[in-house]
Amino acid sequence: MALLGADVRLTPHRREVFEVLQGSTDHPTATDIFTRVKDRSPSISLATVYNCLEHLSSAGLIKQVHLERGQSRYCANLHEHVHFHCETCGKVTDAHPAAGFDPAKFWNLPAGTKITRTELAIHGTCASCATKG
Amino acid sequence: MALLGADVRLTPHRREVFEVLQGSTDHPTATDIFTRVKDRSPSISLATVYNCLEHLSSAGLIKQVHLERGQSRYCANLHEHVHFHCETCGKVTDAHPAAGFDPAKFWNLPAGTKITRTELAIHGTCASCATKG
DNA sequence: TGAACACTTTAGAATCATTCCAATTCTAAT
DNA sequence: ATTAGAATTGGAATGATTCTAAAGTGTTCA
Ligand SMILES: [Mn+2]
Ligand SMILES: [Mn+2]
Ligand SMILES: [Zn+2]
Ligand SMILES: [Zn+2]
Repeated sequence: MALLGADVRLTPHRREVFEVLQGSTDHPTATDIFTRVKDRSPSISLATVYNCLEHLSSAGLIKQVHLERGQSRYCANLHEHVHFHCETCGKVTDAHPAAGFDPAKFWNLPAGTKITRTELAIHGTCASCATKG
Repeated sequence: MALLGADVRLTPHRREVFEVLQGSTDHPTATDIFTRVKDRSPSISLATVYNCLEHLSSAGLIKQVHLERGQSRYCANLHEHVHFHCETCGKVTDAHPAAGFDPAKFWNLPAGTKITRTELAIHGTCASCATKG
């Protein structure tokens, strides 16, 4: 079972990591996920959690999120969305695009949200690499 | 001298780090900057480079960029712009918004660029934090 | 002039997240 | 059952960054 990219064999550990992430809306880190999965599978190791996250994300079932230096976060929401990061409490939440789309209010953030900074990273292949490859 | 936020005393080292970064368009890492500054000031230490980068960015003179796991990168371009990251060669370049703004072509990327993924992070204060204080 | 204080710089140690490694266990097909 | 390939493990290794404690600089004012 895989949605995008290469297949992943859905072993019990991978399934549990995936399910824990699907059941989380807080963009947990690898160690967050480790402690949550450990409740169900006390024998799992942190190395396996990293390994599962790597396989799941290279299969396109989950995404890695890098908002700031430090631990990577993970997200199982595959719909088009952006991340709102509160610099006061550290919470990371999803924001989905609104219909209608005034660029100022393009992203559907809760009322009262204050935006201080947005960072958009565009990933792809640059023109010179595209012609070479 | 400071543009935003708190002041920084522009010591010789801080000035050199700042000037090296201003003269770079490749979003260098701390160690990149270290080796470039070392050409001019062979006695500077990596700790000082980190220290200068921290002061300069908390004064708003430069920005930290986190595109992927690993080393942070730095940028002295304070104009509104986004980062294009080539996943093949690793280069990071600035892209500035075009006038007129069809969202599909909102960012002025060189012809031939292939976009595979964009990540927008919105930073700020969430509604509950904003009301608390 | 020069003691006092605050800030900067330094080398090296410490920390933290992640990746690597080598050994073991599991799975799926013969 | 046998066996090859993949998954899992704990611990070691790595790499980036931060911390620490000591030494340097420089500004103020008795
Ligand atoms: Mn998300
Ligand atoms: Mn930039
Ligand atoms: Zn908040
Ligand atoms: Zn390229």
